[in-house]
Amino acid sequence: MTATPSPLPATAPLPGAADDWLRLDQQICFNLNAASRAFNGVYRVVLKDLGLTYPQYLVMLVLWEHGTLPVKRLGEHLRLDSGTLSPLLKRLETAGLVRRERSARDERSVEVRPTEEGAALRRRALEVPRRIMAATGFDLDEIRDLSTRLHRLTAALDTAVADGA
Amino acid sequence: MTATPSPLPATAPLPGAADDWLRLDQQICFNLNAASRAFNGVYRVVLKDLGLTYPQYLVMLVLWEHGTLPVKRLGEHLRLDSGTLSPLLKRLETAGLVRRERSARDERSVEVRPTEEGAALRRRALEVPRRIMAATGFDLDEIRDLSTRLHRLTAALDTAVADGA
DNA sequence: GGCAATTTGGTTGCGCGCAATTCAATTGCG
DNA sequence: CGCAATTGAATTGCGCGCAACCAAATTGCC
Repeated sequence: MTATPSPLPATAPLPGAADDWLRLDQQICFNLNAASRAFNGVYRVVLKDLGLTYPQYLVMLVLWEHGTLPVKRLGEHLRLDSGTLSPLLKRLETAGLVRRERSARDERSVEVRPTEEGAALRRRALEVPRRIMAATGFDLDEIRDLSTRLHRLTAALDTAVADGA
Repeated sequence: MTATPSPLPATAPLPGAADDWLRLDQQICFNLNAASRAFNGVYRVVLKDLGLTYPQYLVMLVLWEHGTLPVKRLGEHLRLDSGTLSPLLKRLETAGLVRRERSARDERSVEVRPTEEGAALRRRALEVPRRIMAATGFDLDEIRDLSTRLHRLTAALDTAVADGA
């Protein structure tokens, strides 16, 4: 059984005060969550040819842009920690797209670099953004605006968590 | 090791044409993904007292609003399938918040209803939305606007996937 | 009635995402 | 120098999210 493409509308009949809060609350984050998963679904289709998952694609994007990076830096770019990255990078290495080696200068650090094959994959990835954009049906300005708001939102939320609530 | 609260800025030095696309692409969905995870982090903190994860909270929201629902309907509201809901509901049942029983009219269907304890939890959940809103630092209108856009986005993406790309 | 197609949930398998723990290397402080 | 504190990765454990597959009940068509 698969998820229904169009969920029931999030609106409900009774506008009781407390109920309103609980429903609005649902819309705030639920819609964000749903959009994120919907994006994931599109990427799943588009990235299938490349043999990448969406998080793996993000890692390759960063590596294509920066060349070689220690796991730590990669995690800072992607907002991910080693608990997520270590197994993911191991899979990318098994797939032959990436190499990992301990830094000579600092034996704690592990440098991640794209292989020849990984670097070559970049060419085929160039068409991905256009296909994703097409799937959204949004124009560039709207996407940019949304992006900016979401970035602000993430920053605010991270700050709130760091401050303990 | 935990994720760094403030990731490096997603901007990069060289504005080459193709690179631009790949970086913008990253911003579109990456920011959405990051915001979704950041929200999850805030909910994790706020919901700890209630003993709920965020997806479990969403299920309880729907049940509080609608009373009793078959798994199918629950999935339509939440955009989730049985592969996700079955184990989740089993955990909620183990926690004593929910009961599941086969429908008498249609033996295929499983009706999910909140228990006394599950219904009682609603009172304690009433303060959650306010705390989340506070963490975002956004005002109601902005949240509503964002919600609407994201809803449109989700619909467009789901349609695109259904149409095979 | 009888049989195929559909519907509904459940199960399995895999890949994140993240907290918590562990371990080695490095840094810093006396 | 010597030792505690810090840092960087890896590992473990658990809960989604989803595809793929399965079983049972129901519906529909003849």
